[in-house]
Amino acid sequence: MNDPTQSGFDLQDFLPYLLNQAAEAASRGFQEIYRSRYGMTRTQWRVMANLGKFGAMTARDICISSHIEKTKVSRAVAGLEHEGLLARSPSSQDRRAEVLSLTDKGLAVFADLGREAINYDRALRARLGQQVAGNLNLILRAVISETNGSVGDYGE
Amino acid sequence: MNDPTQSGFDLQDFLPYLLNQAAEAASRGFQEIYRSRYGMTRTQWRVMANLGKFGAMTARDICISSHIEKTKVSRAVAGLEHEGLLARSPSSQDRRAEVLSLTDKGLAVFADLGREAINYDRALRARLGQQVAGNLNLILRAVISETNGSVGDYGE
DNA sequence: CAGTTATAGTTGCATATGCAACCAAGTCAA
DNA sequence: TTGACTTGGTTGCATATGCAACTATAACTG
Repeated sequence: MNDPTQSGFDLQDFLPYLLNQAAEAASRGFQEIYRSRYGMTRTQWRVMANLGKFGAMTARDICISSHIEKTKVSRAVAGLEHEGLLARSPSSQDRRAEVLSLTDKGLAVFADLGREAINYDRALRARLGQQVAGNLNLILRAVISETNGSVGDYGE
Repeated sequence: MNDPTQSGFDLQDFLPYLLNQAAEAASRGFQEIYRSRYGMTRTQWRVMANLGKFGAMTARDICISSHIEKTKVSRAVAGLEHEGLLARSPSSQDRRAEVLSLTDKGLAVFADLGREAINYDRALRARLGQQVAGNLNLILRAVISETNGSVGDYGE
């Protein structure tokens, strides 16, 4: 490795950089699926995944559980609603909040993508090998919790 | 964990998602540094890091070594040039190409940020612990190479 | 209760990005 | 040499995002 400036810094060993590259690489293939198949955005997919997993919940709940910024959620919800994949209903507890839930159509899409996601994840982990893949969740959670300075209103 | 749809899919265990969260979290703090201090964008920082590490090189070289898409590099270069951090000179081998290099000002900025980056990385790894941090580079490289379908013109 | 402050969610604006289309120079083969 | 094809790099356009500002409701304090 060259190092004309003698800085001792190497981007290729910089953890934030490596993580970003790995995340990009790992996401690319699956993104292709929800994008080409349903024209969905990453945030939309994540919002769906939350609703599919947890059932009805408010936008705020999604923000907290997934560390997605609230404007992102707001727009993703609008898009999903527009596509008829999600419905809003007023919250009985709080008139500011809206309870979100997947429509039948949304549930069908989630069933399809959830299945694909499981396969995708399985295949990826298989290629990485048991040993590595097994520790990865723990490690990444550690990275996340070690560095999450909790910016913004809630999470993100 | 709830699972009303019985899909068996959990976003919190989905590798692409975890990687993205970890990358986001790990990048946030350092981004704050080059952003507030020099008004630089992530891509600009990476382009600088390449030039700082390898010395003069063409945009194409940067694309290949860092898997950054060429339009991104093009615009980052334009911005850095505008700030006087980088200079272009025609390539003697290929009149299409331009050799990029950091100016004195650019070198100074790189020296500063490189130092910060090393500290940042060290601190982060320290918090993760030797054991984990030691394997992380290898693991992430594995993820990257296992999934990099090499899209686009070169890399990315 | 009135007044302040916090919170759920949306929107405007400025910016970063992806992709396709483009220009100009290089390559290759007949 | 000419013509087809590739490649270094830039640009236009559409979209996704971050941040600050905003609306409406809720919660808290005296």
